[in-house]
Amino acid sequence: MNLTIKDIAKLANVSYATVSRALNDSKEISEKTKQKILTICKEVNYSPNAIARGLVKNTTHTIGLIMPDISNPFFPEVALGIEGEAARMDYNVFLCNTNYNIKRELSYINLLLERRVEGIIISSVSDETINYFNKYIDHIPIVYVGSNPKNDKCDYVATDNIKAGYIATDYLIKLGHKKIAFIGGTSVSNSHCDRIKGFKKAFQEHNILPDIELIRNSDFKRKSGYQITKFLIKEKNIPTAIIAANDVVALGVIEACDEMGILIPDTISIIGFDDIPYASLPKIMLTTIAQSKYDLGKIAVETIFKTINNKGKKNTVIKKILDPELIIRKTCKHL
Amino acid sequence: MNLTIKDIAKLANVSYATVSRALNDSKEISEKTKQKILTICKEVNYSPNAIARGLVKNTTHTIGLIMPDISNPFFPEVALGIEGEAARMDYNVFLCNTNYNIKRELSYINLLLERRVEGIIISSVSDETINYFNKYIDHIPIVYVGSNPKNDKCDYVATDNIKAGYIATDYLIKLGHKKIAFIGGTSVSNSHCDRIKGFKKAFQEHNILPDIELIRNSDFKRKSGYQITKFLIKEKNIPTAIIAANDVVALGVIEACDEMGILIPDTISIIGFDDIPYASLPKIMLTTIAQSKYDLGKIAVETIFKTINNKGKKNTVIKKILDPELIIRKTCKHL
DNA sequence: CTGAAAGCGCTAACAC
DNA sequence: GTGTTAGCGCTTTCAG
Repeated sequence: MNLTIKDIAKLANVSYATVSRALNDSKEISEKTKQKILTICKEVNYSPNAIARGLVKNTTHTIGLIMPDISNPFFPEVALGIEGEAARMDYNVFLCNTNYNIKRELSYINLLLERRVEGIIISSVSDETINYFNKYIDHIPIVYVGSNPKNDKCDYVATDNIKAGYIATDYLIKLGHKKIAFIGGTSVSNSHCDRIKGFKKAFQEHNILPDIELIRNSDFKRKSGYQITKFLIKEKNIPTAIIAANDVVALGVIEACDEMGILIPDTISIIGFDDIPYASLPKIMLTTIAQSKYDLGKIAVETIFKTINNKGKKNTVIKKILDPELIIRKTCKHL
Repeated sequence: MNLTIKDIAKLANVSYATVSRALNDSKEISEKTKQKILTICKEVNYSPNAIARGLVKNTTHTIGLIMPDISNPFFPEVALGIEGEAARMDYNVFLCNTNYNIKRELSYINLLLERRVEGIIISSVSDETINYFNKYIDHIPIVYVGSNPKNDKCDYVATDNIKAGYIATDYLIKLGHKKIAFIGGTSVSNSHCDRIKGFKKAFQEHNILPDIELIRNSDFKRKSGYQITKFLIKEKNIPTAIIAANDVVALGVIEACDEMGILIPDTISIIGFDDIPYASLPKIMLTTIAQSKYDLGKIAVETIFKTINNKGKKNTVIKKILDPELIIRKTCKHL
C-alpha cells in the first residue's frame, strides 16, 4: 500500500541506503542526488514509516498524557500547554482519559509503555499507582502534573496545593467565616489531601477549630457539588462559606444555592480552585484560587524533555511548584 | 534497556518464537510452557514492544484526532466519545490541536500518516485541507467530525448545521425578531457556512430579508464574541437578537452586553450552538442549539472502524447526520 | 560519495 | 509442540 524506501531507491536508481541519507539530511551525500531523490519522493507522495524508523533508532517521538477528565476545563488547558510544547519539539501525544478510574490508569500506563512512549505525563487520580510507577521510574521519564506524589523519586510540576487550601481558608476566616464547609475531591486525591492540609493549617493559625462534619468528599464533578450542597443545606448545619474541590464543583454548588434560593455571597460565600474560563463570566464571578494551567503543562513537557535528552538518566528529582493565586471576584463576602 | 523476547526465550530455555506464541495466546503451544513463559514475563516485568509488532503486522492500533481548539468545551466532549470508544477497541489516540491554523492541520496530517495511524478523525478548520486528503482518501480511513466536507468521497459524522442555523433563526423570527445579527465563525469553516445557509433559508421562508450588515465573522472564541458585540452595539445599528457561532462566543456576547448594561433577553435575545455544560448554569441559561457531542465522537470512531475492519476499502461513503436540538432557556424573548 | 549488509524486536510461515 | 528463519521498513556501520 505505502511506498517504501526501496521503491524510491529503484525509481532513483540508487541503493536504498542513499535514499535514507537523502531523507535524513545526511552530509554523506551529494546535493545533486539528494535533490533528485527528494523530488521523486514528493512526486510519488512518499511518506517515511516512522514505526520502522522508531524500531531501529529506538525512539518514537511520542509521549503519553494521562488525565482523569478532559471534560473539566482545567485539564484541556493543561493539555494545551503539553500538546503545544510537545508539537514544537516534533513529538505527538497520546491522550488517555481515565475518568478517575485507577484501573484504567494502570492499564493505560502499560499500554503506553508497550508503545514505547518516551515519557509519560500524568495527572494521577491517587498515589496508589505510584508504586506501580516505581518499577519503571528508572526506565522511563515520568512527570506528575497538577499534584505532587508522596514519592520523592518522581518528578512533578504542581501548584502548591497546601498553600492553595490555606489561602482559600485564610481568606474566608479573615472575612469572618468559621463555619466553612469543604467539599473536596476524592479522598485518595493528592491535590485534595494537600488542600485539606492547608485548610486545617489556616484554622490552626487562627486558633479556631474547623467543623469536621462539614468536610465532604466529591468525585470532582459538578453534579456532585450540586448534590452535596443540597445535603449540606438540608442537614440544617448550614455553613456560611463553602470551599469547593474545583471550579466545576463550585459551579454545582452555586447551582444548588440558586435553586434553593440561597443568596451568594449574602448567605453563603463560595470559593473554588483552578480559575477555569467560566469562573470569570460576569454572571458567575466566582472567587477562586487560580492555577497556571497552561504553564503547568508546558513546564511538565520541558521537565520530561530534560530527562529524555539526558538519555533517560535523571540526576536529581525535578520538583516544580507553582504558586496559586487568590482571584477575588464576587462570591465571597464579609460576614 | 527494555527486555526483548529473546531475553525471555533464554530465561525460559525455549526459542523466541515460542515466547511469541505464549504472548499471542496461540494454540500451537502447550499450556505448560505457555504458563512458564508468562510467569517469567511477569517476574521480569517484560513489556512487549508494540512498535516492533506493528512493523511486522503492519498495524499500529492508533488513530489520530485533529481538533481546532480543545479549550472550547465542545471539543473535549467529542474527544471523550472518541477516546472512550477507541480505548474499548484497544486503540490509542494521538491528540492534535491546530488552534484553527490550516498549516498546523496539514502538518499534523503528514505526521500522523508517517506514524501510520490506522485512521484520522478530524474536525477540520476548513475545506481547504480536503484536497490534501484526497490524495490519501483511498489509503487511510478518514472521517470528518462536526462538519461535513464539500467532498462526497469523505466519510463524516456531523450535526445538520444547515438545520441548526435554520432552527435558531426560525425560532427568533417567530419570536418577532427581524434585526438578527449572526456572529459566525471563520469564513472558511464549513459548519459556519452551513449555519449561514440555514440562517438565510429561514429568512427566505418568512419572506423577509436579513440585514447583511449584521453578519460578522469571528474566530470562534469568547473574546471575539465580546469584541464584535461591542462593535455592533457602538455602530448604533443594534440588533434585537444575536446568533453566536457557538456557546463560547455566545458567552462573550453576554459578557459584552452585561458590561454595557444591555439586558438579556429584554433588549437583546441571544442564542448559541453546541450546548456546552456551562450553557445550563442557572445564572446563564443560554438558549442554544444542542449537538450530541459524545455521540458525534463515538459514531466517528465506529465509522472509522468500519473501514479499518474492511481492510481500508470503503464500499460506500458513510454520512451520518445527527439532528440538532433547540434548547430553550432564558436568553431569548418575544419582541 | 555510494552500495552492501547487519540488525532493531517481533510475527509467521515452514520444518522437524 | 517447538525451533529455524525470513522479513516488516528503516538506519547505520563498513567497504570501496
